Amino acid sequence: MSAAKSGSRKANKERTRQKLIQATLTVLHKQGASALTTGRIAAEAGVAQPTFYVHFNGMDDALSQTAAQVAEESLQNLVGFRSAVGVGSPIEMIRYAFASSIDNLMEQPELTELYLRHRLDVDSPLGRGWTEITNKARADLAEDLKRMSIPESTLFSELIVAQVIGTVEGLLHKRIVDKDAAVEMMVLQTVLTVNHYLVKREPQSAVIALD
Amino acid sequence: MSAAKSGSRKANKERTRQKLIQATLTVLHKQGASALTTGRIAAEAGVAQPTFYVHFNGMDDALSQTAAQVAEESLQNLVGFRSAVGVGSPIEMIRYAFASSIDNLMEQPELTELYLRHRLDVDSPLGRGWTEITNKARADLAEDLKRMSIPESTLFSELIVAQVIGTVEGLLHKRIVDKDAAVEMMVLQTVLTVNHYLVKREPQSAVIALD
DNA sequence: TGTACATCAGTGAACGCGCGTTCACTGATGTAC
DNA sequence: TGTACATCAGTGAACGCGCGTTCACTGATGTAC
Repeated sequence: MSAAKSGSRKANKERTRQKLIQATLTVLHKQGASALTTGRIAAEAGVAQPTFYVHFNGMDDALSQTAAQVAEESLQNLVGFRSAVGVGSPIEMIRYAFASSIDNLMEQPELTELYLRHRLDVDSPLGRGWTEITNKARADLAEDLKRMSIPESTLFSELIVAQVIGTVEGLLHKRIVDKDAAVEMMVLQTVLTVNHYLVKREPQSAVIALD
Repeated sequence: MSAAKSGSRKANKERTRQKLIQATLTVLHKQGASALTTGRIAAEAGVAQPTFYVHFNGMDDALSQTAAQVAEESLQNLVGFRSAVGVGSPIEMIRYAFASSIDNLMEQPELTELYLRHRLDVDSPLGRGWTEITNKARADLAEDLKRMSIPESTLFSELIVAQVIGTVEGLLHKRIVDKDAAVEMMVLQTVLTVNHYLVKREPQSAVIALD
């Protein structure tokens, strides 16, 4: 047994793999995509460079495993609206959906910054993973809206996701300082527009109460 | 005089420089950021690889010059709302602002795709240029909104720019098919919310007519 | 428990490739007279 | 206009560096008896 912390061989290997995956995200965040090399990842993880190849078949494999990890642990509900079901009145539910999505994203600012920067990287497995996560969030949201009988649900989900992502970008880059005001404006835009569509379609329909 | 098209030495040099700048964008679009090398840019431009160094001091310089070119010729009004001033009634003006911004961006889909993908690349001069363009568009829009006595102008400009960018992304990626419906929803969201804020602040205030 | 052997995560060294960068050279363009 | 010289955009060849990838080896962990 070595002087360092020990464990089963399997557990030790998994620990090193985790260090490499975290190091991948760290290097990406601190030094940028063009500095992402096997050597720098290994150095950041505190292991020798060839160790990279003990765990991955190459950069693409490493990025795939990083994407899988991120999808599983960190970002699965990051742009999600599902948790808002049954929160209270319709408007409280909508407000909660926006606020919790933004709070989730703001909880891990470095990871979210990476997400914003690379979510359209069609050439990297990490980017493709993030594209998938975003598409799933949009699809889930559209389905939820449809279930709530909200018209134009697909289009709404596009604009809502765009606003949430844009607000998070604004908050991270300090252009937006008042998070609550931003959430309130998004809620208002959504509710007022939904009501407008509902009334237009069926003048007597029940609209979403504003308070 | 050579058999090929000629001109003054200066003009020929500028023509080659333009070919290299366009080639930079083409390689970036067709092969991705990780494939962006001096050799590939030169090959795409149809010149020998060392010719790259006749025009640029290195990749960063090439990307700076590309960014300057893009800022000057292609994207300066791409996310702009200025052209809508004096179009007609307030709602027509707002509709025109959204529609023309989106149309401008959709006119050059490859360039816009690059913009979407790299506008947050803080490590590349091209990304920094695009960040600057976007910031300027947001600032200009906020100023315009303020001049129109619209409350919360800064926050509005954030959400409007986010929606325009998100809509263009949706259109380019074929998730949104009905451009007019998207514009109409953005217009509605904006007008209804502005009116709500105006009435809330001063119940007797004149709101923006919907038709 | 103890001993002998097997496994394997991690490593140092080596190698080849692609890339950035430099340089002497070429031939067309520009200029002086 | 014509001739001799100067300039300079573009090039082929060469070089060094950093990176990815491989491999034989080490020493700790695991296992059989």
